[in-house]
Amino acid sequence: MARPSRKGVEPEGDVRRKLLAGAAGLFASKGYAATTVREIVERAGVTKPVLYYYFRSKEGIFLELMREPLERFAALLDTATSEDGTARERIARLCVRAYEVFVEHLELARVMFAIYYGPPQGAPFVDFDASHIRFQDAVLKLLEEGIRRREFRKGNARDMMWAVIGAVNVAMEQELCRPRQSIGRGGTERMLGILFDGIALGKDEAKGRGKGR
Amino acid sequence: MARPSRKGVEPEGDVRRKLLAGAAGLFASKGYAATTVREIVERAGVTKPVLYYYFRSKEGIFLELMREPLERFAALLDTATSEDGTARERIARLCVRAYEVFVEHLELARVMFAIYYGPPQGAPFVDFDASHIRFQDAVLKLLEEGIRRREFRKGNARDMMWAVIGAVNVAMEQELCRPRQSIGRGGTERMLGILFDGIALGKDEAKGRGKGR
DNA sequence: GTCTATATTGAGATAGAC
DNA sequence: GTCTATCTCAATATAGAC
Repeated sequence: MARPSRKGVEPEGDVRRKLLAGAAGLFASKGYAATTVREIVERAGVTKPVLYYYFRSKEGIFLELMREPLERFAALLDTATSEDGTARERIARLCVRAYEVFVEHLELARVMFAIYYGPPQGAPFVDFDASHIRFQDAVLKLLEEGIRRREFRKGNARDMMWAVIGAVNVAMEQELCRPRQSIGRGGTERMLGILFDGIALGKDEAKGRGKGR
Repeated sequence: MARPSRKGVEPEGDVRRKLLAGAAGLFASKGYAATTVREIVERAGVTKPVLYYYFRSKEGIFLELMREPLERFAALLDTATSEDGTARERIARLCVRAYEVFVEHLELARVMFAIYYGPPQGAPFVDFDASHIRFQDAVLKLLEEGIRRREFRKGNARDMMWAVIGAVNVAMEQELCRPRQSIGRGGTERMLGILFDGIALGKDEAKGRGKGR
């Protein structure tokens, strides 16, 4: 006879993971407020009390979802400052890694973007701003070092930082809106190359210098 | 005696405008799904049937809100191609105008960004993608013209376009997230200057050329 | 841990008087 | 055009059996 108090014979923690995965997909495709607990549990093949058992509330499962990607991003920034190479290389490396973490967590990234740039949708507070500012600071530091090392011209490092952040963001946003025409890792690197080298043709350089571009 | 069937003595169309303004603020601060009809009508100082009388539904008032900004943006793009100046000037002019239209409609812009980059939140479909692609095309055309005119180096015009769009977007996004530290019109222009000129210090130009920066 | 059944609240929308 | 009163439905969350 089958054991009585087991039904789905789920491996350990599998229900929990299914709930998280389903919630991520739903939050990403409909938004936090428009997603109902009923949909989440249906997608996981369980009933409502199971969700409340594992996560206490709809807010609870949301917060649990945000945790891991934010931790990975923070870890990324921690390593960014302690590496070698030219400023160009280090900036490109940091940006490409941020882009890749983003792509790996595309669904949750969509939820985060929507809440960070847009209205919170009734979702519980998460300090996305802190992460973003840490990212900005990391890029700014690398740019300032590049200027000190005479790898970059003197100039407003903040403006440079915004242009760099803009390049990374646009690659991420394209991934969200038109993944079939993704800018990709390569495109991100080429954009950064443009920032470093410029696109203007100086009067004195009509023929030469067409190096990386 | 006072006229019987008038209460608030509202000027013509004032109730309608109040409903639109209130809805814009609420959609921007809470999101479409998380905003209730009750809140909208309370903010306008009327009751629910009034909203349904003017806009037929919650979706109706949303669509009405989206209309004007999208039309203004479309008009902007129409004029962008038929102007004179260098490619640099024309690109900067287009981008700065787009940025300014964005800032003028900051609340609605927030709602649009959230829905375009994120989940639709249960809001009715609006083709934001079409507008964005028209913007990309306008920038791309101007860049290609700049290359033909030897104002810019030969190179991948699409990559340049993304970098330009990224600069505009990051200015807009900063306006959404930290308006007190806005990049502003000036910052947007300086970012574009960086794209045009680059930030790298070539081996041959250690002393000269520090022009616009 | 997972279920059925239900409490409770508030949503979007409308009828019908004025 | 604007109100009061109400319909209908679905939401989050929980009680209590197994």
